[in-house]
Parts: sequence; C-alpha cells; structure tokens
Amino acid sequence: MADTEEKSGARRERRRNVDRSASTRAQILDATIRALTQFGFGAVTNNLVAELAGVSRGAMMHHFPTRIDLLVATVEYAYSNLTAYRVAQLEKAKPGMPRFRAIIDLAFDTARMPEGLAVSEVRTGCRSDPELGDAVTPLMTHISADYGKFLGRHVREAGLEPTLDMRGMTATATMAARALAIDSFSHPNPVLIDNMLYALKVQRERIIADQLGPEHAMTAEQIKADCQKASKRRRW
Amino acid sequence: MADTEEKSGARRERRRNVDRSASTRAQILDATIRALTQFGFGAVTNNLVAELAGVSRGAMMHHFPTRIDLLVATVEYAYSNLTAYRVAQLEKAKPGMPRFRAIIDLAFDTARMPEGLAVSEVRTGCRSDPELGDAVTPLMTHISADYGKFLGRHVREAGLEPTLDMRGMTATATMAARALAIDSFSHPNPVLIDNMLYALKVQRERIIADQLGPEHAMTAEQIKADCQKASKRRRW
DNA sequence: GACAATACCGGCTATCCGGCTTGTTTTTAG
DNA sequence: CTAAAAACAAGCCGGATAGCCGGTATTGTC
Repeated sequence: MADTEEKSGARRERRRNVDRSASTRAQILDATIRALTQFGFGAVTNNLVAELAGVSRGAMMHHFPTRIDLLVATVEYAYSNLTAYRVAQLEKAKPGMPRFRAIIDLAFDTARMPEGLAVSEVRTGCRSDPELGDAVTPLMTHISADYGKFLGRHVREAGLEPTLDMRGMTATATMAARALAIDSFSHPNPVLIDNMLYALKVQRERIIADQLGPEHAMTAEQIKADCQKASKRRRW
Repeated sequence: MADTEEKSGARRERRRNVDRSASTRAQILDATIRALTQFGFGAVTNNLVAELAGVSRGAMMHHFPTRIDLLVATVEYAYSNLTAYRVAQLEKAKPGMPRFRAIIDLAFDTARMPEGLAVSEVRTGCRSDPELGDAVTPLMTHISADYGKFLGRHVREAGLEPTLDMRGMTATATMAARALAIDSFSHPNPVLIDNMLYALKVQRERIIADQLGPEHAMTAEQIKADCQKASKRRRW
C-alpha cells in the first residue's frame, strides 16, 4: 500500500522494526503473487520478485532465506487473503440458500484472482521441484480440507445435505474453475465460461429440487437471468 | 518400442536414414512425454530428455534445434496419440448412445495418460515462456477446436443436440479432468474422482432425459453401477 | 569407388539463477 | 550515549542450462 513519508516536517518518520519488517514482507509477498499471476511459476526468480517489490535482494534474503520459504509463505498469505475475500463476499448474500447459491460464481472468481492463480501455479509447479513439493504438500492438503469444510458448512446452512452428487458437483466446479482460470489467461473464451457456469447452476438447482422439492429450485429462466447477471459483472 | 538389433548374424543391420531418423525422433518424443509426466514442465531439461531417450545431446540438437521445437513437436505427437487412443477406445462401444456415454470416463482417462499430462504441462508451462507461448498457442487453439468437434460429433451421433447445458457439461468435464489429473499425481484422492464422475454422469443422464425423454436415460442404480465398474477398472 | 548428405557425438561458452557473504544504515536496549 | 541487534544493500560464486560448433560415422547418389 502507499507507504513512505507523508508526514509534513519530519523528513523521516521513525518506524519501528516490526512495522518495517511487516511492510517489507507484505511488499515481497504481494510481488510474488503478482509475478506468479503474470509470468507463471517458471518465470518467478528471486531477481524478478525483488524488482517487482522494489526491494533489494539482500532484504529478500533476510526475510525469506530460501526460495522455498518464499513460496510457502506466499501460498499461506494468498490463501488467507482468499478466505477473507470469500467471507466478505458471501456476507453480501443473505444466509442460507442465497449464500449457498453464490458459491459457484465465487469459485470461478477466486480462481481468477491473483491469489487464486498464485496458489494454482505453485500447486502445479511444485511437481517439478521435489523439495518444494515436500514443503508445500501439507499446506495444500490443509487448504483442500479447509475448503471442503467451507463448502460443507454452507451446504448445511442452506438446509441441504452433502450427498454424493452434491459433493461431486462442488468438486467438479472447483476443479473446472481452476483449470479454466489458468487457461483463460492465454486462451480467453467467454462463451465457454458462460456455458460451464450455466451447466453447473442447472445441476445445482436440480440437486436442490431433489432434496427440498421443485418449489425451492430456480426455474430455467431464473437460472439464465442469474447467469447473464454474472456474465456482465465478470470483467474477464 | 523395442528396437535395435534382433537380426541373427548381421552384426549391424543396415538401417536407412529415414528409419534411423524416425526411430530417434520417436525415442526423443516419448522421452519428453515421460519427462513431462514424471517430473513436470519445469524439470524438463535437454539433458534429462536426452538421458531418458538414451540419445546424445548432439542427436537431440540435430532433430530439434531448440527447446521450443522439441516441445511443439511433443505436443503434436502427444495429441495425435491421444486422438488415436480415443478413436480406438470408442470403437469398443456401440455407436450412438453407448459411445457417447463412454466419453466422460474417457476424458478422465486420457487426461491422466502420459500424453494428456504432457499436453497439460506444456499448456500451463508456456505461461512462463512467452516465446514458447507464441509457438504453442495456435496448436493449442487447434486442439481445443478439434476436441470440440469430436464432442459435437458424438453428441449428434447419439441423437442428441449440443444445447447450452450439454456444451457446458462436456466443457466442465474436460476442464475438471485436466485439473484433477495433475492434482491426483501429488494428492491422489480416489473418492473425489468417484464423486465427480458420478455427478457428471447424473447430469448427463438428466440432459438425455430432457432431450429424448426419461425412458432413454439411465436410472440412478444404473449410473451407480456404471460408476463402480469404472472405478474398479481405473488403476489410479 | 568418390563425393555429398545426413545422423550423431560431446566439449565449450555465455548466461542466469539461487544462495552466501560482507558491508551499511536504522532501530532498540542498557 | 553507546553497543548490540535487526533491517537492508549488493557484489560474488558454484552450478546448471540452452545453444553452438568442430568433428566423426553412417548412408545415399553418381
């Protein structure tokens, strides 16, 4: 964020070490996320990150002794940002069914966000680096489990059951969103996105109708309207 | 495949240049696919490929002057193998509806095959290398379009229409299979796969019922039986 | 059999990356 | 006020990589 001196007379605002540390750390982590998003895992070098962060390589070295430390910290940071974003977004929808219904669009949005792409990049990139893989796998496992709980909670809060097809549908949406997000960066295909979201929402409403009765599900027209609204709001 | 001398007396079977070329080329391309699958895009170096192929670096240089040439050729080779495999597998099912129904499982299978993983690795990896991206993008676009036609053809041959939800469902299945395949290599989760396939098949049958009437769709029990059969046949 | 073309070999180098190390500035503790 | 500690800066080095090149062996053509 906009830092450095903004105080009037004081040529240098005295900053405590903890603040300096936190600020530099955040700059570096944000730069790493940006680098992963824009250039992909393979192009993320210490040099590039330091440059993007506006920080010397020595400072990076100080905060993240190894590249692995940097990437692990970045994934943690990115996922906590994502979680906060999800909570904030879902709070805009009324609890229960509306909030549950917001999840599919949210999955595709978060997958396209810099933080989401960063996590995906590391996830696939760590296949090329066993050491990084060892360091990141427990974290990824935790993330998957955590997201699974998140899904289950909202399913139940909507008065629904996490049946086989419900789990399958949410998992499919998550995976598809991930693959599409990376793809769309080099081969954007808005029609594809619209179709996928429509199909997933049809399936979602079908499951709702199965569990609670047709009167709780959206009609085909409502689904299409919902999709059009989401399509217009989407900026990619 | 098993090459080299198998002739009895002749200490050196005279091989024509075209054969030597083709053989070496195939060895290198196969090795590249293996390398991409096992070690991931980032770890695929010329050295590694040459070693896996049992070929000198000079020979590689001769056939593929640059790394980009190698990867582009590998993607072409892998996709043509995939196409051949798809055709061969689908011919085992009766034309029409059974053949159409085989596509979802096939998508997940091919995504997990070395050839499928290789294509996915290059697809994501080229984000880190603009030059490679430029070289590979038209190919990827063609592949996507070609696969789209393949899907459309089988939809129609089953007497179905490529409606919005049909397109969305197939696209979702394709994307999800891709993400799952890479994921499953480091975080295998058989339950997830089963759930996703089940949900997709439920959706598929629902679309069939919508278009042709419920009597053409499988029952819930049939779907589950089909999934169990696929789950047992699957070796990952 | 002579010459050309192709397949193949492996050392060389410029470049870049990650990590180390030494030096400088700012903050904090006594 | 002083000394230690922490934050920051940046030059350096071993290692690895992609591409290049001179040279050899095999195959094709006349």
